[in-house]
Amino acid sequence: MSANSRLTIAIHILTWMALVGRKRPDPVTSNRIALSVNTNPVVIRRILGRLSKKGLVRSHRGANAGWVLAKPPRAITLRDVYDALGEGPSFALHAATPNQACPVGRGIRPALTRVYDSLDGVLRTHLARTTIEDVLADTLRRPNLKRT
Amino acid sequence: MSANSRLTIAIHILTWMALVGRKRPDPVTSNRIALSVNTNPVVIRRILGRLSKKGLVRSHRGANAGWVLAKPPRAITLRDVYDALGEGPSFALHAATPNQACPVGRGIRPALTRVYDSLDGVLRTHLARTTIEDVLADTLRRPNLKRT
DNA sequence: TTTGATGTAACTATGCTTGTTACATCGAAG
DNA sequence: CTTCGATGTAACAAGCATAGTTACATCAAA
Repeated sequence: MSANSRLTIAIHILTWMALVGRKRPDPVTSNRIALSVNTNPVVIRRILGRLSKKGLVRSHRGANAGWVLAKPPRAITLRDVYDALGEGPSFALHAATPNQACPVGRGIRPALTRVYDSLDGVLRTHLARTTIEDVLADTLRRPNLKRT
Repeated sequence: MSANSRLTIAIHILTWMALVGRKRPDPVTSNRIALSVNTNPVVIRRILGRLSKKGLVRSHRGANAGWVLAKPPRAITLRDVYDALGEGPSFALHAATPNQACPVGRGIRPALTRVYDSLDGVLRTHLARTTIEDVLADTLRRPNLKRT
């Protein structure tokens, strides 16, 4: 395990907002969200800021400030969330430039870039098939079940 | 950029071994490989150790020691390499356990685990379609071409 | 004008990654 | 059976990313 948890936090935030939004359409504060995620409100706001730039949520200021979903949960796919975070690819190229005097050292980076770009495409296509509404439904599915 | 480069290094190693193995089937040392990758031989040996445990390469000791591919390059897929490295999933769950008193906090982890496991499956299926031989061919494809 | 939350900068603790040194172990060659 | 070069692994350091935290300027509705 080494990857970051920003996608997880982002999906958690949106899923929570989708659930709360079912009852009341009022803005929710980063503080309340942080209570569910169990982290600092600033961490929540940092991620909401990115989601906001991509039009997935909107922020309100002044009295009764907070955040609201900019679209219905069924119109937000995990690919939208992934793209909004703007993370790089899952696999890094060499830390140091490989030996350019070697045919493999010279050609491997373009070749691997193609492989990794293709992977990212597959990943995003797959993520596009699940919406926040789907995640919410799956999240609520087993509230009281215990596995033996 | 935050991910590690171990998959890149591993593919580089195997691709280089495939190229060298075309001429001579002799074992190659981690030192020579490190010259192409441009890193320390210990980094190479660490990764070769993992590949060895999964039967992708074999090591020889004593005089004329070194490493050889255990299979022809066309029989080694990138999925084999990925699995041999035994890396965790690309996306981490929450650093801190979410609030279990909240329905979303309680159910989100299993839901996301399913999403991430499914993603990993798609990823590995896609990786299985490319072999070391493919990567080598693509690596050697454009030896002298310059892009404008 | 007051008030409460946003939005962001700055700093810290922690952990992962990569590079490096060191060294015990091995096994074929001579 | 000794030599010799490479494996295999432990241990440590530097650099970097992540997540958490404090602080504070900014904003807008009441």
